[in-house]
Amino acid sequence: MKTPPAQPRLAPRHPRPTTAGSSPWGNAEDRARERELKREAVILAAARAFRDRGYHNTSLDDVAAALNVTKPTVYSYVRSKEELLFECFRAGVETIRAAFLRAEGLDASGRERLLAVAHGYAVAITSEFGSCMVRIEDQDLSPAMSEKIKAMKSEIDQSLRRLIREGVADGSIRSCDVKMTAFALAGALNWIAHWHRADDSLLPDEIATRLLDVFDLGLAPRGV
Amino acid sequence: MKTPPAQPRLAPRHPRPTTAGSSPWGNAEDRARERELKREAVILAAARAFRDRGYHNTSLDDVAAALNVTKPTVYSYVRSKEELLFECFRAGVETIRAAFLRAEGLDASGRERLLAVAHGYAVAITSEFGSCMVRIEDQDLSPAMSEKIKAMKSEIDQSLRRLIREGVADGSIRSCDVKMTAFALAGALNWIAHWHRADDSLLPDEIATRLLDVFDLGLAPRGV
DNA sequence: AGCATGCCTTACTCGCCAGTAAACAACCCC
DNA sequence: GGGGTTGTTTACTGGCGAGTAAGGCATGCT
Repeated sequence: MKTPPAQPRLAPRHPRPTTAGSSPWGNAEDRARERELKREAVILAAARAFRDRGYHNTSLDDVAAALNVTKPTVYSYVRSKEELLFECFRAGVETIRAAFLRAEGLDASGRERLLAVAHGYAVAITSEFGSCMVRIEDQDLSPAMSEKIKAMKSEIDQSLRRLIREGVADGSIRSCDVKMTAFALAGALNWIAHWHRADDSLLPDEIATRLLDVFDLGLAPRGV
Repeated sequence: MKTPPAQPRLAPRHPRPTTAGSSPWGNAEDRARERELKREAVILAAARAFRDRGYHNTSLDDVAAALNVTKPTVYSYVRSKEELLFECFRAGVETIRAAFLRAEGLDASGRERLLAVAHGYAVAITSEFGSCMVRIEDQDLSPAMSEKIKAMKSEIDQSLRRLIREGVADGSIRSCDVKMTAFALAGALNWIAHWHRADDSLLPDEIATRLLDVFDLGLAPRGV
């Protein structure tokens, strides 16, 4: 069975540019933006495929097919399959980093900030990029990429630990083994990627709240 | 670089049988046991390789090389790479099931039994089979195997939930969302496989205790 | 001795898939 | 309407690795 030759494309070949003028740079700009949009679409399609079928069970032909294009087209937006995986990872980390930035600006106790971060973290994991990111094993990447990824993971881990320490310092978190507590929290959060389905009956927000309930009470000082 | 031809084998070709007699069945028996031992060695070597390098990055040539044999030898003990993966999974589940059986016989509150199970679970995850088991994605298996594995995972999940419900019923666990709490606990435990190294400074027992500390307090009724 | 039986080896096949070469089509400006 | 540019296609290559065929070598039985 062959692919029918006239299928809808990723986007119409050269859609009407948004800046209606016919100025030369206008078009160059538009093309650059267009290209960037397509690149993002490729990365998103890859993330979905990696999440659904796993990195190794996904060929770039699959990714291309999901976008109604062919493999060499995909290669015109990314250098390699590995780069594609890395971009998925980066996008996932970005959403989590955003959760940290949001919560760290809060004027609240360490525990409250920690739980706010965890909440955003949980929601991020339910997204395409989040769940794809969690599944990535650094053994699948070249040493160079592997180092980069480990560094990013470590950054998140350290931020979690810092928040816990701050909570202990301000008395909003009882004294505990900081490292192990961070691992427990990260594990509970990351694991969401392994059971959550897009058609889950609970909204990401509700999931986060109920999941974090144990931690809320488990971290609070006694008698609070 | 070629493998030197005269390397030590998985075991000496035909080591002195344990039952010293020369009776005909004695030898047949010994051979069967020998074969079983070798099969287990193959599975263990595979588990280590899968854990260290990942399923897809491990060829059966690698597994064979780790045992100083060649690939067809491996194939004389297992039918396929998939079967090998499945056996690793089964071995992992077995150790966890054992933890359940041990704890369910205990004469203690629901919370205490839950934490005893979780403790055994955590220790199991630090073993070769445990960590290998956690990393297995069912997308890597044929539909038939995938179903079996999902069933076993589900059995563990249901047992956890049952223990939590029993704890709530006997008052040793505060009321909570049972499903989400089970997921949080399982996540924290399974995630151990992603950060634990064999040369960790903490013993598995200590890891379990410190990791479960949050859950201990987070599950207890208020004011206890 | 000589046949049978397991076990393990060397030496393949065959399919899949990452990555590439080269042609082809649309658009743009002159 | 030709020449450059950009985006996409068809049609390949090359390697890796799962799985197999067939032979060899030790042991053990008669």
